[in-house]
Amino acid sequence: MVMAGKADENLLNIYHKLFSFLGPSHWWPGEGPLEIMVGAILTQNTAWNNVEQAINRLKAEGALSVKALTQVNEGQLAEWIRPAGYYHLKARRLKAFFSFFQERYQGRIQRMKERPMEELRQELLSVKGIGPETADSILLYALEMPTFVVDAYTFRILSRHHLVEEEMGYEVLRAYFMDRLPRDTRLYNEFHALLVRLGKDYCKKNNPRCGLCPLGG
DNA sequence: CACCAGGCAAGTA
DNA sequence: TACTTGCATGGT
Repeated sequence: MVMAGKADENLLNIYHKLFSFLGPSHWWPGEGPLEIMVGAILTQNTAWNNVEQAINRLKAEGALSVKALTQVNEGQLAEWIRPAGYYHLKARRLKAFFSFFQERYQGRIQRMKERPMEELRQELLSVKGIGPETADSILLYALEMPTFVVDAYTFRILSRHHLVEEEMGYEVLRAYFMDRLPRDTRLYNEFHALLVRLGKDYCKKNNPRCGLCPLGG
């Protein structure tokens, strides 16, 4: 359903509470679309600190470029990204993505930006190793397209506060946000960033009570 | 020491 | 279709 009506008051209310409490996020951490795309794959089920170490290694090796990542041997790449964990798997996934990026878009960010978002999203999802969260992270944070990123924190926070039913699938929860909020890249960017920061600091898995959580509860 | 982290795909019944 | 399992390092 494409919605043309008003934004959901409750959802915007939550957004404003979080923003007031935590302040602006300046996300994605890391500079430039290429680094963001690489980070989106490396951070799959992995703490960001580990990803930073891997990215720093790639920078030190002069390998953080489309050309280098397209040409580098998979085994070599695996060694460089070792601190990120699942490094054999992620090396394969990075190679698969950059192979797609090179062949389909000649390694040009701008070519991707010219595509309709949902079509590009489907293309990304067809790449082995790119699932819905990684695809949406690339679309939103690297390409600045208005898609909402759902992650483990989003599920946990919303269900813990009884804002949605449990057992909601990814696409349903994504639509939940996008159908109730204006299609605004900046809003989706900040909202997701705030949810992750809230999750890290106040809504941890081993801490069922949200302590100082600004949403109450 | 045990547990967790900004997923995803392949295998099983 | 609905579960389960493998993948791995580094921080708390």
